[in-house]
Amino acid sequence: MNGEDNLLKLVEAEEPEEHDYLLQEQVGFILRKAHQRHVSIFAAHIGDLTPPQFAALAKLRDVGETSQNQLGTLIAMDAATVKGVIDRLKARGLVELSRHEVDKRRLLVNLTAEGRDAIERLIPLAREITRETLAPLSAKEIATFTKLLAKLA
Amino acid sequence: MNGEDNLLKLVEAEEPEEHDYLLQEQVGFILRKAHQRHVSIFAAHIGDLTPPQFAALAKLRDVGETSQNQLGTLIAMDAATVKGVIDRLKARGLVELSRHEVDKRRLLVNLTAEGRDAIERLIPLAREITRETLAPLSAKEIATFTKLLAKLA
DNA sequence: TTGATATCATTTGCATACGAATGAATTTCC
DNA sequence: GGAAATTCATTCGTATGCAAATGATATCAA
Repeated sequence: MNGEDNLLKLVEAEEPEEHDYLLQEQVGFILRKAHQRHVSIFAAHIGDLTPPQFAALAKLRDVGETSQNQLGTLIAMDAATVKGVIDRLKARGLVELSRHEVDKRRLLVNLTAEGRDAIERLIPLAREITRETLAPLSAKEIATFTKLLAKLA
Repeated sequence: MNGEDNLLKLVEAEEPEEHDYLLQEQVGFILRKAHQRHVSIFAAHIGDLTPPQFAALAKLRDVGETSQNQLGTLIAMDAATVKGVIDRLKARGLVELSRHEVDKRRLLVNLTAEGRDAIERLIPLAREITRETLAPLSAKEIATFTKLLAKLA
């Protein structure tokens, strides 16, 4: 009997059914790791802005002035989270806030000139971040993966 | 030709379509949303434990007693993060801590009886969480997606 | 019109997540 | 043997992320 047989016997003897939950195969666990890796790649390219901060600027570039809550909806952040992100962008002079004339509940957010410059300058880096994040996959795999991931999100 | 010209040429040559950067198509943004959705599904099934806490218990069940740092490596958490997770599990009586006899730097972590009961009880729910997270995909798509996601993580 | 509801924003509390600095113990290597 | 480097853990600071409670304003409906 060789080493492989011994290993097989050990594994078989362990637990017939109970041990077949493998954390490292669960989609949630892998999703968390993939996200961590992406954030790490992001930080390596854009050190002075976080992905959520970048998302806020990029979306403001797309849609122009919006309310804080609406912006949160567009970038998948709840009201409490988006407030913190916008506060920090405002402190750095990248966005400016104003009250809606008619509906006085709404807090309007817009890019400053500096914020617009920043996001235009960062977008090429963001393209590279996407490229590097997907680098382990072939072009065909990227297409497949992106489609399926979008279905899950 | 000077350096500035080179830089300009590179930037111009890079991507013809500089304007259509769509945040909602970037893998990092979708990854973040997919992760959010998973965490939400998790919370709906297991309300009194977070995914990282569950991961710690599940991994301790697999490997038995380990050092805090080693456990962190196994579940992809840095030292600072794993400390918080373990502290909270300890406060709830699900894990117990002890000092390594020989290497006095190491803090050993192990399941308590209560912790073992908890993780055994939760694993069926975790299977359901995985199933529900992947529900938008067909069986074939699940196989493809999991394989590609693992490559990215 | 006014009372009930809904929406927008803020605040608080808790839980990751990670970089950086620190201290304690161990290992490496000359 | 002993200095230097490494490893393990802790602490601090900053930044998401979300639930729940609150306040202000707006809308709906009786």
